Amino acid sequence: MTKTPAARRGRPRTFDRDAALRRAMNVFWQHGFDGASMTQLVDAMQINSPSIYAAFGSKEDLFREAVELYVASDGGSTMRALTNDGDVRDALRSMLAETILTFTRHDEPRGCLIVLGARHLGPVGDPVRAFLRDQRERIRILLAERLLKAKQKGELAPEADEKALATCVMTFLNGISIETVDGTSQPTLLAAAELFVDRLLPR
Amino acid sequence: MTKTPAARRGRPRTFDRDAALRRAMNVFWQHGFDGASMTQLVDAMQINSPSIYAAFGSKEDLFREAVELYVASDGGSTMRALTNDGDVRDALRSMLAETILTFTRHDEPRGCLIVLGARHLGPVGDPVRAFLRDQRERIRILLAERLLKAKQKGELAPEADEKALATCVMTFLNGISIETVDGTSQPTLLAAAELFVDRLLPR
DNA sequence: ACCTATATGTATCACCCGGCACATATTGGG
DNA sequence: CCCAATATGTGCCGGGTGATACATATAGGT
Repeated sequence: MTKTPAARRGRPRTFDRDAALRRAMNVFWQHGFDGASMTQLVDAMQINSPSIYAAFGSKEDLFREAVELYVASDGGSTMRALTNDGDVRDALRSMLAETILTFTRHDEPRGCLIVLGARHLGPVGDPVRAFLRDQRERIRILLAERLLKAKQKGELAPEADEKALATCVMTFLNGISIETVDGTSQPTLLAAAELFVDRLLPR
Repeated sequence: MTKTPAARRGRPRTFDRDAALRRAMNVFWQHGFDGASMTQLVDAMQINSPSIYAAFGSKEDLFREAVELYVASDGGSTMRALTNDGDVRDALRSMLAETILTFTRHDEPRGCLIVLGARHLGPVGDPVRAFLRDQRERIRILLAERLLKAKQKGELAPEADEKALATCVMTFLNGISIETVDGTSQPTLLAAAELFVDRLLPR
């Protein structure tokens, strides 16, 4: 069951699929799913639209792949910072710092593809909307688990409500996306994040 | 210079302009600026599109009026709660509570028209985008002023950094919009908000 | 009564959207 | 060499977008 090269027949593709996907990710990150037009994608990816459909399926499929790439690269640093086993405060601090750094690294795109990627959402059952909400839910669960573990290790007061704390941090996290889109400076946000953690989890 | 009724000539309009605007506000609140189509607006306002353009100018003008109405009604409760002169903690608590109540009052729309209304933004100089950011900036300024006043009254430690506190609260506030859109329950958010304020401003 | 001014409804504009049909080009397998 | 398979580029589809032209209806001013 190893992945054999499979001896592909037919004309080989003349563009770099990974590079094209990365360019698509940046377009989606900057404009959101609905805001990114096929014309913009065609321009950025430097492929004609039939090649996009042949290689990725549809605009929605392309978006899903772009989100996966985002989680595996830029966007994933938020969650990755959570998995370090040091003091919770350090973990949270580094998570927030990492998030802010990632979201303010370029002029555009800023903020979080996952948080902002489906705004002006379709119907309530919209698959893109549900998909992104699930992504966010994963982060919330990770967060709650991490806080529970900290409580069991005695890093938090035994009466601490890790569920409320998780929502609190989640909310702050979501708010950061809006802040960065608005252009709030990196130092300002870092100071606010430090303050937030210091107060929320007093030693 | 009083506002005379001005003896209008011509056929009088047969619909209630204020009621139509309110319906438009709800459409924008629910779908955002770009997400709200003229077809949806025509259906909700129960006017044909030429009447909309005659009465309001353009889709963008209509949106601006809708935001003004929003600030004067539903959305304004956030800012209004800030102006009470009691203890800061009470003020912040009531502001957050009021915000959450407003944003979760209906099944739809949820969240903040101002925070979410311009997602999948146009070019950087987009007037709609700038307009909404200015609205948010007004809230931030009000918040910083309120915190400074509290410090001067001795309600906060003299070394408190009201600018960082303001950003902190602003961020949390922005995050609430995303949370509510995601369907987080009202009690969960209220608990998180209470915790947030208790910790951020310890007595 | 007639003119002017405003409102309304129909029908439509030019444009852009996501997506695809089709012919052509380029590869490996036999 | 020819066939099957895949990739590419041109051109276009039906549908939805924001916005309007035009004819008609209804009011006040004189």
